[in-house]
Amino acid sequence: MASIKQIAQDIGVSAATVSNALTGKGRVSKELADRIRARAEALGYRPSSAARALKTGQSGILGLVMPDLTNPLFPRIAQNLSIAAEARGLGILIADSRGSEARQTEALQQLVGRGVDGVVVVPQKGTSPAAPGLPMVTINTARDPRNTVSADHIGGGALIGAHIRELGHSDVVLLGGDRVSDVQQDRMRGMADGLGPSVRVRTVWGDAGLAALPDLVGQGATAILATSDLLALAALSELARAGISVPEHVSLTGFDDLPFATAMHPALTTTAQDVGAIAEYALEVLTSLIAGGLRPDAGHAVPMQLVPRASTAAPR
Amino acid sequence: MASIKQIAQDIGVSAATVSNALTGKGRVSKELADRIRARAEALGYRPSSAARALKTGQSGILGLVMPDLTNPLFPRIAQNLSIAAEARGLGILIADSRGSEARQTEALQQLVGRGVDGVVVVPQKGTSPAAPGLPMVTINTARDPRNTVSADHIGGGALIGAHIRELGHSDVVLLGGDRVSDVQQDRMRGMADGLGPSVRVRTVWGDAGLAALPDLVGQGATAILATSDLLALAALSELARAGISVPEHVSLTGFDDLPFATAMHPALTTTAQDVGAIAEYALEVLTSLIAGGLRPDAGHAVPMQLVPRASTAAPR
DNA sequence: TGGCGCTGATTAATCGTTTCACCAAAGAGG
DNA sequence: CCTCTTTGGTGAAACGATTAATCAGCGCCA
Repeated sequence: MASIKQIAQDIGVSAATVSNALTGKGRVSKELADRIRARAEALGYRPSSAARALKTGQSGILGLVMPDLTNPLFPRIAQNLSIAAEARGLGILIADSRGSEARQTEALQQLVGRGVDGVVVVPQKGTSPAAPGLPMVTINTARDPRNTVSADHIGGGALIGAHIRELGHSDVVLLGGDRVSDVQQDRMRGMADGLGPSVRVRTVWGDAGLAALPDLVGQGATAILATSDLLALAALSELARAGISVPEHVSLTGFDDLPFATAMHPALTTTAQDVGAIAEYALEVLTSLIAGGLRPDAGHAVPMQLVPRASTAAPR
Repeated sequence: MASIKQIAQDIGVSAATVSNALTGKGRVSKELADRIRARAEALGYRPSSAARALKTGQSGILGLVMPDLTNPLFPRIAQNLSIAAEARGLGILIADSRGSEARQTEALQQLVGRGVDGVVVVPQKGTSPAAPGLPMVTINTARDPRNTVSADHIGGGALIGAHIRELGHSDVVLLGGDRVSDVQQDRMRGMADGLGPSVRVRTVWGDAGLAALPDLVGQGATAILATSDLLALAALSELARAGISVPEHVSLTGFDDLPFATAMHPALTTTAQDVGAIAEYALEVLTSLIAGGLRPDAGHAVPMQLVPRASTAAPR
């Protein structure tokens, strides 16, 4: 309710002086500035973001496009982005792209219409959306040419792979959820790299892969490496149903260290991504882009961390 | 880039007419309106939300304050609110209150500063924040006097309780996570109601309660009713460690039907809340509040639904 | 003493849209 | 032929903040 004009009138100065005093830009005497600030405080003055946005052309708001908020990892990204944004005095407008690629571009358009200064996009599996003339960063994985920053999914896979190799496993199954996902592809590749050439590696996907697990164990596999914690949990259930116990008969790993990873029995060995660092870097690049900076030429990969728990052990 | 002025100049009319034509408010001839719309389309015109917000005093943006985005239920609320908001042409600005109550009021202030038209708040456990002179709805539970709409946690608990009673159980343990949570208190009360007076009910909380489960089963308990799926998963692990199997030795239930409920083994019996309906109602009230309507005097409860799966069975 | 430079503040324009008051032209009615 | 109403449109003032340009004093030095 209280405007800059109100304060100006109360103190008996011009609106410009109030603006200068409050933003510290023009030349205002120390005492007057103090009086103005005091009056502003007393009135509970909040600058109108609309007016400021109109005049300056900057809304101080970033858009965030997420593929599907029900995937438990994305909220963590959202939360960390929101923290990083707040530290810079920015707000975050969310738009859920709800599974469809069409909806994704629509969400982008809508954000543009709302006057956001830039957007952070976590693309739908297998897509690479573009915003026309709007500063934008992408969080995906190394495989995506438009990627700006992401966890080092390949490196994370390699950590898991090496961990399993060092435990002495030599016959391993890689379990993926969705072939279309670039992230999962990279995790797969990383795990294969980490396991090295001396290990027998078989790859299966989706529900069919899940169902095939008991057979594969019967054929000698001693470790199952899933591309996500949720998939690992499903695998654990499937194995339990078949009377196969973890980690006694077979080792099991996941990805992402979701909240339920410690609630499972056995607690799941997995890798954690530093979501905070990813969010921080994403906003770093985005703000520099908004300020007219150049896009860094290559995607930035934030290392993942191995979280060894009870679900992995040496093979019998 | 293209403004209303631009279009006006191109067509050779005044800015006011363009505004009228585009919003359909004033009196403009059909043909002229068409020409204006066509030109606007051609220029890719998007009204400046900042200018509109400044003039009308309405930003078309709602704020959303969430206690902790890492709780898997909240993202679902966020997603459904975002859907409901979009259907009304509104945007959603998120603010994470990150566990602390101080942060919660700060988040609220920040949203006010950004000029949101109203806020949806999911309060921190045990708190009831207020926004000064800002339309606001609260999603919590019946216990909260400020509650606007929520799942019927008591009714949901009653469903679970009745389900267990009908299976023939007569010695039941209720497992809660956090005493401070109004939601969990209501779920507890509902479950006790549903079980009825003829059933022996013992209540335990948190990690200590979790650790006590095997003993309680040893003392004759045949069912464990947790106030959340995550807690149920932890309980399952604890039981498995003690060699107690579900549902053979003891039945187990959760709350909320989170994604991993089906991935567990056995699949978890739980109750689902109709998050879509909650979000829809919340926005219904909020938009009416913004339009100057009156707050409904009582909180609205959306029924929960029982989702029977494999983790519950008749006692042996 | 007249001009220069500095400080501290003011004026006025501007961002893009909405909206109210007003007006010209044209047809209706007497 | 004169007034009254309707239609289709224009003008101009806001909304609240920012900012470049300007200006009034005042001290200082030559």
